Amino acid sequence: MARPLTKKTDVIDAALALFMRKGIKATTTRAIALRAGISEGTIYRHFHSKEDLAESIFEHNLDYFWKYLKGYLKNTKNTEEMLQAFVAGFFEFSRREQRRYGFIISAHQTELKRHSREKMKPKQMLTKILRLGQKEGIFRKMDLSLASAMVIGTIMQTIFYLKNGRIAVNYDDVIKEVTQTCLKMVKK
Amino acid sequence: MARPLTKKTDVIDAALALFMRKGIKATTTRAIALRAGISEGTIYRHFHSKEDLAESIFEHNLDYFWKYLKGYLKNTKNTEEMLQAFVAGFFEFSRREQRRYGFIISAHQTELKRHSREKMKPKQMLTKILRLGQKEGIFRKMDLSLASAMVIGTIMQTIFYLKNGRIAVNYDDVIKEVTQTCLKMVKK
Amino acid sequence: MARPLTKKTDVIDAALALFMRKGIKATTTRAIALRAGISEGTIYRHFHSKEDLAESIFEHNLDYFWKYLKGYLKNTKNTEEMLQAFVAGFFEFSRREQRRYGFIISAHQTELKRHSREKMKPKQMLTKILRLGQKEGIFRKMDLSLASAMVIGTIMQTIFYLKNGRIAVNYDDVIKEVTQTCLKMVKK
Amino acid sequence: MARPLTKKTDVIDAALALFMRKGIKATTTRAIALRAGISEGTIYRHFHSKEDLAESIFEHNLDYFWKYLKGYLKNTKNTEEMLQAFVAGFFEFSRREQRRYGFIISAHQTELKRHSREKMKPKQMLTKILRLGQKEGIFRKMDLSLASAMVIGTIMQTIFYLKNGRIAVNYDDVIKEVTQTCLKMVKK
DNA sequence: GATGAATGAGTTTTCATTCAT
DNA sequence: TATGAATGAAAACTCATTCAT
Repeated sequence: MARPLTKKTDVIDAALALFMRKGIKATTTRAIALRAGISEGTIYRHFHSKEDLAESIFEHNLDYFWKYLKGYLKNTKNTEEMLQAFVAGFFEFSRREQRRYGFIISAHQTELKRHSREKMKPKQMLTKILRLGQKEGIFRKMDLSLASAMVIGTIMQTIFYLKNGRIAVNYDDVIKEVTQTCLKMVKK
Repeated sequence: MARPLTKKTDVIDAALALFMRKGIKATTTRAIALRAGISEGTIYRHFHSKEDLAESIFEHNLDYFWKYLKGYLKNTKNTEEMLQAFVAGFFEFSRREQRRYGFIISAHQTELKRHSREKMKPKQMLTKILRLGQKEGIFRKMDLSLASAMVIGTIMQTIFYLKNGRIAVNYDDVIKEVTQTCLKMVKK
Repeated sequence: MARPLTKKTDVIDAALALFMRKGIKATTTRAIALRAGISEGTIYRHFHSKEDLAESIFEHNLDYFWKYLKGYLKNTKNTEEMLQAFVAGFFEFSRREQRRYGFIISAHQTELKRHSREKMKPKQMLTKILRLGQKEGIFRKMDLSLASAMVIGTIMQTIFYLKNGRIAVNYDDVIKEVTQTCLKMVKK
Repeated sequence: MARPLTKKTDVIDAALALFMRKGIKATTTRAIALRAGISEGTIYRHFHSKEDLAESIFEHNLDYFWKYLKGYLKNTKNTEEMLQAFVAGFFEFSRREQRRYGFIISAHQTELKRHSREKMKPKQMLTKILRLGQKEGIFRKMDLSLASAMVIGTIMQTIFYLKNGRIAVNYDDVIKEVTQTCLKMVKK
């Protein structure tokens, strides 16, 4: 990738780091400019407003996350493996891309305008997997959105506590355990 | 309880409602005063700062939540029933005390200073239940904090989607389903 | 003196201490009440306003200072001794009544309304002494207010530096030295 | 010097005028902005806080004062002349740069944080002169800081009364008289 | 006399956004 | 494109004073 001609990426990188750590509201444009090594005015050359910047970053990262998960699912042979890969991918992403993950979660839960939240792509992906499993008869019948919510909740909360150092288990064991639990939740 | 002599409760009530709806950062002292029907200065007679007010409200509500759950567990006869009651209590609280619940969750996840977040009493309650079940041999052996995280996550995420209208299932059925799922997660 | 029935003296004592340390403007009624162990409202039972309190304290202390100096001059036998006693009294007062002295000086120089500052009684006392000395022919002819200003300035500035620990001489030596110097300034 | 690109000097000029007239505490940022013809926010682009602004102005003016005095001492031929020039310079500065002088004095005496008050350059200059005179044997032996304090006090107090219209002598005569008196104070 | 909660006008400070360069 | 000083509206917070108890 060639050296970008504009400073747009600098803005995005800096904003992501700060949004994630302190939230959107609590992050000032001044802080973003400072961290990006640019001037405040430059932000407005690339984005209409701070809100716009945040939304843009959110969508970009959600997309990135989604592609990351897709990569994880590529080589799976059956639905159960898909679910396992989904869980593993979720955890891996949260670990490797801490800033992106942190931002997605916090923005999703409180800070963004409703319309941006609608398309929680990874959740849709999970829903598909579960639907497939139900069709195949290996997952038990239950409302798909409910099931997705429960699985995602299990994963996310675990990550949350893991991050806050409140779970004293080795990382790989945690993934294994959560994966098994999620399977138990949805299988017959 | 007699009519209070100060307007402290007015401040707290107004702040809770606003914090919950828009978050702490996005709620202004002006809005709080307006809603409470008092002057801004009055807020500062009772609390050092907005942050102080938020923390105070958080702790009070967490405590309230905890007592609410304790009430639910009172008449349980065995560990399994305790877990069921815990789940049901969680859901009931989130429905009956929407504002309190919403505020607790959002404050816990992003807005409060670390030290206030540490003491998540309901989670400790769940941990106790799980430990008991493991001793009795009805729950399978697994790290307690991990198990708690997963169960709480399952519950909270479901509530989150339920609130956003993305789960098209009847409320009671959801509770039943989630309860069953949680049992599945931890039982042998 | 019997135990006073009101808390007026408590207010005065507390206010004096605070005014002197931080200035009138920077002292809040809240701080005064706190230090006096009374409520803010009580201040207004005894004084019209904070300004009124300050002025009242100023005048009271100035008077006190003046009487203190008069006591020092009582047993002097001639004009030169009077001047010596004046210098010594000034120093003694600043040492024994640090809070009173400090407040008088700072209020006099910046914080009070003009009209309160007019009557700088100790300076008038000095003027009298100098006039006497000139009549007797032992002090040289010079404008009286100018001479008073210089003598008072010499004394006050010395005290100021003494207080700030910037003069490394023994206290009694300082008084002796300043006394001599003041005599040199005005004598023929 | 070219027209400055920022309004920093406008802020400083306005603040100096107001600080001097009413003191730091009693001067509002609103008043500063109004007088400077800028918005309040602009003040904070250039200074961290009002206190910071005041300290900055204090140091700048003290430096200015010091350079002014140095200019006065340039063409002196001996120590006695130096002392005369010091006195004359002090008076001249207080008359020509009334605002600066007034601000330096009041800030020095009560309003600034201790650390800013420590470095009273002009007094150090005087101390040097006195030390020189003692070495040469024309000034009598006495503690240097004490001697400086007395001389500075004599000068400052005279200026203070002069300003308040309480000395009815012609300005030049006052300087002459004070100069002579100061010499008397320190000479053998 | 004494209280202290409440006031409200005022203070300092913040910050997203604009605009001349 | 990029800058960064300037803006101004709004934020958090302060405090002398009042008043019902």
